[in-house]
Formats: sequence, structure tokens, C-alpha cells
Amino acid sequence: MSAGHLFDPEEFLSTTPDLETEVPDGSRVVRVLPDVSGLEKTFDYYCPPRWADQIAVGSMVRVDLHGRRVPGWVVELDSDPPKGVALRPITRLSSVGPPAEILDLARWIARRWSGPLRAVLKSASPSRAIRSLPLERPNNIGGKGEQQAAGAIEEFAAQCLTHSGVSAVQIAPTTDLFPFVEAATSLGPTLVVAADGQVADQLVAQLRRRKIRVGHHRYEWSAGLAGAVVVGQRSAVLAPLPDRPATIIVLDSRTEAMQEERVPTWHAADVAIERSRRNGGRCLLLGPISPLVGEDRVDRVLRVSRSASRSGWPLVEILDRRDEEPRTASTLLPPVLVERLRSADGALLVLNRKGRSQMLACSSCMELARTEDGRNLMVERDGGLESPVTGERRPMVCGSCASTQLKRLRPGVSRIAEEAEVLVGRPVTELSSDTAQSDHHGGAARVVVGTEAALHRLDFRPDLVAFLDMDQELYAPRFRAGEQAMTLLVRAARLLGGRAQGGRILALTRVPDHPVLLAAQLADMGAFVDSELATRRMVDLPPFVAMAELSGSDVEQMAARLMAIETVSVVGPRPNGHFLVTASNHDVLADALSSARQRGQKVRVAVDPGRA
DNA sequence: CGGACAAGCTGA
DNA sequence: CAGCTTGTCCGG
Repeated sequence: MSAGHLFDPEEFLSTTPDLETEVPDGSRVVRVLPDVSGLEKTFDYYCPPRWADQIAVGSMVRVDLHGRRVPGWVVELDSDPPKGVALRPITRLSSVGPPAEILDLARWIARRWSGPLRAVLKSASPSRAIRSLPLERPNNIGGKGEQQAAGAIEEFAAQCLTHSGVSAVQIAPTTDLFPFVEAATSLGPTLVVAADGQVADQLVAQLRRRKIRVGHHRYEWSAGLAGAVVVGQRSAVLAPLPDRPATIIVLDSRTEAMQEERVPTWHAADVAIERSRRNGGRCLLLGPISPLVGEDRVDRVLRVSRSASRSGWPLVEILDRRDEEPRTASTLLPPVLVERLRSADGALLVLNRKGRSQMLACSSCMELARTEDGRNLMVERDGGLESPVTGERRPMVCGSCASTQLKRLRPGVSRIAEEAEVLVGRPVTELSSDTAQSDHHGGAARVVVGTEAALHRLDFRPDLVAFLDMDQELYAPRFRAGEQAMTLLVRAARLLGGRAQGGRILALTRVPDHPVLLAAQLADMGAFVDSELATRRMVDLPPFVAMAELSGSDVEQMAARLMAIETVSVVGPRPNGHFLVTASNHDVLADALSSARQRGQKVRVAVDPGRA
């Protein structure tokens, strides 16, 4: 302690051992997890009498820690205070926080995905302070809304909800989701997790129209406790609900948006399954390929009828590029496609080739355009070369021979747009994650070229979606490549609408009998899902094993420690420098990861990596 | 995380 | 050995 501090009376008092005796009568001891990154430890404080009857497990508080005033969560009430430590008071009761049930679930998440509890509690907490919890009022379900004639989907939805436990429900891309949600609301507390914000907003509006009380999790954190149906995105799976069996519906459980991108990388579908098991209610994983999630923990798989599935998919045409004449075989725009584009009202061409597409090489010496140190590729930007990684810039000049003639190695989105415009004879717009939608030419008939991102950002309904290089998706070097290719097809199907809309998907491929393409063409996911699962079971991939990806500067160190542990296997370093760790189940994996981790070590641990 | 303090390095 | 950087530890 510095000399100056010795005379600071406050500091002096707080470090005096007998301060404990000054804890006022009527106070409660609370154990607090501070919201300080890099700190996974709890500390005891006392809650002064004026808050003693409001404070609860999960409450959000502020405390003095090591000279700083930091936010935190109460994780235990009336705990035994440690001996010989002077307790300080919490300085503020800031907000109601996640209830005890959610705190327990958050602990499970933190262990299952080997990450800090703090991060999970953040996702589970209200974004703005909440003073008090609402009282539950009954929801007027099955009320005044005009009763719709029960069609096939309504019947199927009702049938799905008769089961308790976890059901994976396979539907078509354009199947109406509302009947499932509506049917659930009459059974008790209901929580709907949508992958897509638009879907969530739409469901909220639909439920309101039916006079069913609903809260959007993002704006009304405690809506569930007030007796309303809760609708939201990923973090809504952690929304508080009344303490009795609930129905949790996860829409499109198999999309990336369902997984938290920061550590711990929890997946909303797996969390929904666990929450549902603890709560004794039911859980519906709803989507075109939903059974691929947490397959090992699903009680049953239900499928819409063949006819509903067929009418919920657009036509899928597979264009076998092996049949083409050698002359056109190397172009990305074969004559058949050009023909289709001429007659389409609105078309989207998808080429998932952005990063690599912009790879530039010198025309004379073939040297790649790279940064000064040669470690990073440079791309064309604002008339010069720029590294997207380091930001380094220079004019369009070859680093090796100073030639100004650079050429693209593989055509990317921009190049295709130019080519298509010439061949099709219509204006063609480019749409990627960094171009604005307003770049569109006006007018009804449009042709847009874009990366995968365009599937999410198109603002008109096309009648043709063509995948220019389907094989790149099907054979991407990740074990989920097939599944991810299928989610692209599903997304395209949603843009086009069902069979009755008359749109079509065109897949350009040299593997026309790939299970993913055949399944989409037949609108039958069953065979694809079964074969995918069979493969994964055979070669020991998730969900049949537990996997984590390690990255970061100290990754080698941690990998070495893991290699000494017999219950896990370690692969790497892979080309990106990452390691993969595999164990027979998540318990074993979590144990191994925690014993191999050392404090201060910079390693990112992503359990259930999406891109591995 | 961020402060405290100890150990290690440098230069006169 | 002061003055600085780097590393390690700790918090109620």
C-alpha cells in the first residue's frame, strides 16, 4: 500500500478485519459474480436491509471490487460468508435478472460449451433495467379470432403437439409456421425462438391479430412472466417463463443464426432441448432439416405429408454440366442458363465466391497480389490494391515485377455481373454483403448476381434462383458442407415460394446425383437426413461425438496438453492454424478442456464449431 | 479486467 | 541503483 493510502479513512476502514461486525442487522449475505471479463470468480457481499426483501438469485447489482465499481449478478443467497474477510455492501440493486431456473440453465450452458457463465448471463439478462416483475394474467387463448377451417397443416400441427418431450418436425421451406405456434399457445406457457428477425416480427403481428397476448423478447423481457406468449430470436430461449411445463418451439433450428458466435458458442436448439427436459414440457424443433440438430436427444421425428412437402418446395432443376460441349464447359454462364435468364421476370444468380474471387495475379509474371510481407492477399478497392486484413494499400501494381496489368484468377460476382449483362442483354445488378440494395436498377424485371448474402437481402420475389457453382457448396471442406448447401437451397425456396408460385431453383453441378440435390428435387429430406446422419455416425462426427475447435495465439500449448489426455483426440494444426478436439460426449470433452486450459492462456474454445 | 507489486533489464 | 518494462497475481 502506498503511503498516501494509509491516511485515506475509507480505505483504512474497509481493510480493517473487524469490519464484519458492522454489517447491519437484517442484511443478507449474497454471492456475486462480477461482470468483468477474464474473471470467473464469485465474491460475497452483504445486501443492506432496504433491499433484502427484493433481492433474489439472478438479481443484477453493482459492487465495489478491488477499487472499482462493477456490475454483477447474485448467484447465491444467504451463503456462508468466508472467514476473516470484511464484507462490503452491494452499492446498488440495479435490476431484476434471470430467475434461478435460468441461472441453472446458464450454468449448464457454460459447462456444455466450455465458456464463461458471465457471457451467458448477459444474454439471459434484460437489456434495460427492470424494477419489478409483472403479475401473471391469463392469456385469452382460443378467443374471438375468426376460427379457421382446420386444414391439413392445422391437423398436423395439433398432432405434433400431442407428444411431450422433444420432437423434431420436418416441414417444407414454405410451410406456414403459424398453425404450430397458435396450437401451442392454448396448451400453456409458450416460447417461440425464430432464427430470423422478420419471422419473429411477423409471428408477433399474427398473434396480435388473433388477440393473443404476446411479447417480443427483445422489447419485453418479462412478457412470459406476465402470461404472454414469448417470441424472439436466439436469446429468447433464455426468457423467463411461469414455473410450469411450457412449450418451446424452435423455428429453423438448423441455421447459423441459432448459434452464438461468441464463446460460449451455445446453440439455441440444444438449449431448448435441455430447458424443455428440465421443465417437463415439450419442445418442437421445426424446420426443413431440423432433425440434424441434437439428434441424440430427440425423442421422435415427425414429417409433414409427402404432398405438403412437395407443394412447399419450388421446382428444383439440376443442370449437369458434364453434358456440355467443351467450348462452354469452363464458363459459369452456360447457354441453357442464359436462355432461362432472358425469359425470367426476376432472377438471382448465386456465386459464393467472394473472398477468393477477387484474387488478383500479375498478367506477366503470375505473381499473386500480396501485402509487403507476403502474408496476406490484396484485392481491388477504390482503384488500388488493399488488404482486407491489414488495410495496407498500394496502387494496382505487381509487387514483384511492377507491371500494372493484373487479372482476376477466378471470376467473382462482379465479373459474372458484367458477363451476364452482355450475354443476357438486360441490366444485371451486383448484390453482396457490402453493396447497398439501392444500387438496383428500378423496374420490375431484374437480374441480380450475388453471394450467399444476397439470399437474405433480396427485396423482390424472383422466379429463378440459380446456383452457379453448386459443387463448391457441396464439397466445401467442412463436415457440415452438405447440410449448409441444403440450407442455401431452403433459403432459395423461401424466396421463390412453393410449387404453386411457379418459380424454380437451378443448380449447376457436375455431381447431379448428390443426395442433397436429389433430396431437394424430390422435396424429400428424409433420405438426405438419414444418409447424413449415417455418415456422421460412421466416421465419428457430431452429433455422435462432441467436438471443439481451438484457435488463438497459445493454441499449440493447449493442444499439447490435450494430446496427453486419453479420452480426447486432437487433430491439427489445420491449414488455418486451428485444432479440433473430439471426445465421445460433451461431459468428457468439457472435463478435458477445463483441465487443459491454463489461466492467461490465449485460446478460443468453440464447442460445436459451425465451420469445422 | 485493471491495479499492485515483484522481478528483470538498462544505462550512467 | 533509479527508472523503466514485463509478468504474475488478486479481488469479498
